[in-house]
Formats: sequence, structure tokens, C-alpha cells
Amino acid sequence: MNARAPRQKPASQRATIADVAAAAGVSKATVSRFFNHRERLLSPDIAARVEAAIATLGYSPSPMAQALSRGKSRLIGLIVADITNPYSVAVLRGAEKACQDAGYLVMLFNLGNDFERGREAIDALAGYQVDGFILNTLGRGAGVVDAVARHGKPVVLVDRRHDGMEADFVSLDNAGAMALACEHLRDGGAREFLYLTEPQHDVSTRHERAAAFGDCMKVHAGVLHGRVVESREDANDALDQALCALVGRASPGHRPAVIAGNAVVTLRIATAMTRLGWRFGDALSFVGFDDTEWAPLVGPGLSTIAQPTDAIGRTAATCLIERLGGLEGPARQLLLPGQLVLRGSSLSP
Amino acid sequence: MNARAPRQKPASQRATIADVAAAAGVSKATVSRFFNHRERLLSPDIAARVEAAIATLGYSPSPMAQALSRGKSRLIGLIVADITNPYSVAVLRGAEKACQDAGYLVMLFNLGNDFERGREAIDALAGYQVDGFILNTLGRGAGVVDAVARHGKPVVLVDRRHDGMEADFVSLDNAGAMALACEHLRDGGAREFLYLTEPQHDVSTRHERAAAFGDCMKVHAGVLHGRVVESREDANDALDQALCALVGRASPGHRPAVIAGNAVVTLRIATAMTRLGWRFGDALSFVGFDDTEWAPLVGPGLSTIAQPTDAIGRTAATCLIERLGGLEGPARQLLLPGQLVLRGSSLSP
DNA sequence: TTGTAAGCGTTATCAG
DNA sequence: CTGATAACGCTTACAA
Repeated sequence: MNARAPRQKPASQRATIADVAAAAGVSKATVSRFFNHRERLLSPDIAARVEAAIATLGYSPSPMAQALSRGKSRLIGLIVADITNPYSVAVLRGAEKACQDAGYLVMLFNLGNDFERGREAIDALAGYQVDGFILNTLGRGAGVVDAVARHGKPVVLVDRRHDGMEADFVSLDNAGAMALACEHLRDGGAREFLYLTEPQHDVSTRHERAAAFGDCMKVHAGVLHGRVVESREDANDALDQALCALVGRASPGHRPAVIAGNAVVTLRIATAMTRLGWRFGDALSFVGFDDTEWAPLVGPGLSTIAQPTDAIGRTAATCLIERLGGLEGPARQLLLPGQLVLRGSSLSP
Repeated sequence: MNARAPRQKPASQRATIADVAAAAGVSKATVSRFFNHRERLLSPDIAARVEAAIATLGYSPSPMAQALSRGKSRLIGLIVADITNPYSVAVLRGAEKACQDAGYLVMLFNLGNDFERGREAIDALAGYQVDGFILNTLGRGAGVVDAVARHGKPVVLVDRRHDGMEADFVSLDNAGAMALACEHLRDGGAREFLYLTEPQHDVSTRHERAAAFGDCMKVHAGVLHGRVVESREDANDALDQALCALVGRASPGHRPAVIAGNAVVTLRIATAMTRLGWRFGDALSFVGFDDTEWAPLVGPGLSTIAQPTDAIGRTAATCLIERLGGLEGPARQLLLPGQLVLRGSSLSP
């Protein structure tokens, strides 16, 4: 008996390892061993007793206590720039599946497009002892590189590189995908091209796509002509003008081509088209990045570049888990191919 | 000095409370008090020393250790049936915001539409000592009620009731929203109605909407006629037939009306319309539940019922946090109003 | 093969 | 107001 009163035990809680030990008439260590080294060092009869006690008490170890004790949590921190973005969600799903298969749980932190919160997110997740990070943000927002470095945990970057950071990187093969789109449109007779993108800022994917677009034009220099225009929210006039200018440049018999850098831009273009009274596949050919569920429903159907989102997420998770398993070596770069989905917007009538 | 070698301290880790205590020349208890009871019981000079040590070491308390010690984690478990569903995501966003404002972190578990995993999800989250649950699933899938009950933690249900469960419930006012849609369509001249829903199974929202539809028809018995049809994936023929039958029933001068139970059904109907070569707002009037970003782009624009998703999520989180704060009393029921968004599909030409 | 006890990073009780 | 010290639930040397 202790002189001091022990903190009272909250009446009916989950069974703890001590309860099991008591019930089975063994020590806590033995119960712990039952879970972690069962076969190797436990006699059958004791194992049976422990097993029975576990069953009757409905015991399962507390991951928190385990994490505290082991220093690792089997938790993976996933930070997304914007959970509203279907791309992010699709990637998330893939990653989550892979993690669960490997016995990891995903802790999600959504930045809600507030890039300054990146550091905060990392610190919060690190507090919960996540073993590693999957980051689908970065570029803007300071301190993230340091924040990650400070905790010294493995990181995988998805879709957005970050300069100062030596980390595995998983993404769509932007150059390949853009080439697919451009070649398809060229085959359809297009000579004048317009690439519409969200403001590029520091988002690596946007830069890569714009650069790839430029390269495609260069390959057919003299015959293909392209322009890149940044589309901003609420800048409808600029968008309309860019489209009109494009159509104005086109020579007869050669339908001009528009490529959208992502689904957000596609949405804006579709709105502009109704505003202008134009029809996809008629006034112009169109291909957009990101194959949304509604792409088939707009006008004659929108041709798109489908990203292997699920594979991207799964690959990212796998990468990270490999690193957690101790894999060494330089940062890897995994570029997955996109797929051209043909619909009316880019086909000849 | 201990006879036994202590487990070696991993070289450069996060600073712990002990490090801070040492640096400030005080006890761990004092450092702890600095965070939890600063003003009340800490002399200014000691507080200053602690503060300095915290700053130089970059210390912040480990939430895991806190959770272990306190028995509460400031973590909220959020279980969604399907993260792919934009409705769920929108709610998630609202809830997350409210939680963060209140100093809680959300742990997300996605069922991926595998309803049998509900129990697993709850146990996993309970393992991490979440203080309470927000559930956006249930109905199907066994054991969830017991699983929740077993842990005895507060729960808020979103959008889907569950019979055996006494818990706060937050959702769209389905009856009100349906009435809005029906009255609008009736004003537009519709007399023959078709309500298309996903298979109702045990999903309470689907039942409520179907029942509300029936009630609306009953209110104008004799003049309004309605049918409810369940639309299944890959049952295109049945859908087409239902639509044709509806149009067949309509008397001249009275455009028939179609109401879609959610965005998934809306998508199917839109596809059917192009298949049939019909045009929204022409062959029939249309209103669908859920205001998606693409609703304005389909045909003349689709009229919808916009759910206050953000408010739903926020409300759910607030509810839960109130309970965590000790609020007693019977289960509450919070029904938030929907908003009718008018577009071409339900307007007279 | 099993038990003992230290330690993971906190908080809370009790004595000064 | 401050410091020891026992818990929280678990793992893991080390001893037996």
C-alpha cells in the first residue's frame, strides 16, 4: 500500500496490458511478447492463457502508448494543399489504400489553400510522431523545407517539387502528357495553339506543363504557333479576349486548339464558351488536363488527359514505406504516364 | 549512476520537457505548469526563465504524451463513407475548420464505401484516444453502434441517422428542400413528376427524401402525380424507360418534371439525356439535389438544391465539441435549410 | 522461457 | 509557489 493515493482509475475503461496480465496470471512483459514475439519466445500453454485473457477482455494495445514507447507510430502524415481539389482527393485515396495495406494509418492535414500553414501542419503531425510525410503542397509558403528537415523524417513529394528539398518525387509525366495532347491536336489539323494555365507562381507542375507546351511548339517550329496565357479567377474579359485572338489567328481549314492546364481552367473555359456562344469541337479543338466526371457532359464531351491518380498516390505511399523500411540511396523521381481520353471537343465532326 | 545501462537516448531528437527543465534550472512540473496554469501559480521570474528555455530549445509538448497522461487527446475522429463524394469532402472541410478553431485536430478515416469497415475504423480511431466521433456513414454495416457504445465517447451523426443510436444529428432539412423543388416545378407548370434516387437501402437521407417527395405529391393530390424510381449503376435501360414513360404521361402544355436525389443520379440522368437526344428544360424540367461546380455547364444549366455543406460540417463539429465540454441533455437534431439554385433546366424558355 | 523494472514525455498529487 | 514522484499504457534490456 502506498502512502499517497494513486490517481484514481477511471471506472470502466478499455482493458490495459496490466489487466490482461493479471487475468492470465503473468507479467505485462509476457503479454507484450505475445504480440511482438509470440512464436519465438513464448511457451504454448502460457501463450494460450494470454490469448484467452485477451479474448475475454477484448484487449488491444494502445497505439499511442506503443508510439510513445517505441518512438514510431505507424502513422503517416499526409498534407494536401486543398482537399476540395478532386486531384488531391484521388491521390489521397490511392495513398491511403497502400498505407492501410502496409499497416499504416494516414493522418490528414488540409491546408485549405493557406500555404502559410505548411509549417504548422508539419509540426502538428510531427507531434503525433508520424513516421514520415507525404506532401502534396509546397512551392509557396516558407519554412516547410526547414520544418521537415528539423524533424528528420522521410518525405515524399507528390506533384509539386520543392527546390531545397532532397526527397522522392512522384508525379504525372507532364512532358509526355503535353506531347500527347499537342500531337493529337496537330493530327486534327490545328496550327494555332493556346495554352491556358492558372498563375504559375512557384508551382512546379504548372511550370513544367508550360515549358513542355513550349517545347512541343518548338519541335514543329514554323508550322505550329503557340501562346501561353495565365487565367485568373474573375478575369473573364482577358480569357474571352485570348480566345477571340486565337480564333482570329487561325487560318481557314485549320481549327485552332486550346489546352487547359487543369480542371479549374477547363471550367473557366467552358463558362467562357457559353458566354461567347461558341461550341467545343466547332469553333476550336480542346484538350484539358484532368479527366473529371463531368467532362463527358459538357458540349460534345471534352477530351482530356487522365492522370493515374490512384497509382500516383499508391506509388507515393510505397516509396515512403520503403524509406521507412530503411531504404537508402539518392532521391528518386517517379513520373507516371497520362492517358489521352478522346471525346468530341477535339475530334472532327 | 544506475547499475543498469539506461536505454540509449536517440541522439538529436525533439526537446522534451526534461530538457527544458534542466536548461531553466527548474523541475519538470514547473515547465508543465508554465503551459497549463501559467498565470495562476508561477512567479514571474521563474516563468521568464522557463519561457526563455522553451524558446531556445524550440520546445513544444508532445500531444501523444499529453494524451496518454490526460486520457484525452484533443483529437476528433471523422469517419466518411466515401472521400470521393464531394458532399463528404465539403462537410469535412467545414468540420475541420471548426475543429481547428477550437484547438482540435481531425483524424480522418475513409471507408471507401466498404461499410463493413465501420467497426474497424472506430476501433482504430479509438485506439488513438480520439475524444469523440463525427460519423458520416452508417445504416449499413454491422457493429458500428456497439463499437461506438463500447468506447463510450460522444458521437455526432451527419446526414445519416442510425436507429439504435442516441446521438446528435446534423443534416439538410430534406423535407423542406424537397418541398422547395416540388413547388418550384409545379409553379413552372409540371404535373407529372419522377423522382430518381439511388437504391435506398438503409440510408436514412434517401428514405427521407423519397418520403418527402411522396408528401409533396399528396399535398396536391389529384393534380400532381409522382413516381419514385431507383436508379442503379449500369441500369441504363431502366432509366431510359422511366424517362420515356414520364414524358409519355405528360399532357400537352405541361412539361414533366424530374428530380434527382443526388449528384450521382444527376450525372446518370445527364448521360441518359444525351443518349436520348433530349434537352434539359425542353423535353422536361429538372431539379437535382447537390449543387456541383459543373451544374452550370450541362445543357442550359441545371437547377439544383444547394446544401449548406460547410455549415453542416461546422455545426457537427460544434455539437461534438459542446458535448466534449460536458454538455448534457437529450440528443439534438439540427436540420439546416437547403437553397434552390435556379438555372435553365427548370425555367420556361 | 518468464519476471522485474526502467524508460518514453506528460500531467497531477502531495508535501514543503 | 515549487519540487518530488507516481501514474498513463506499453516496450525492452537484463536478471533469473
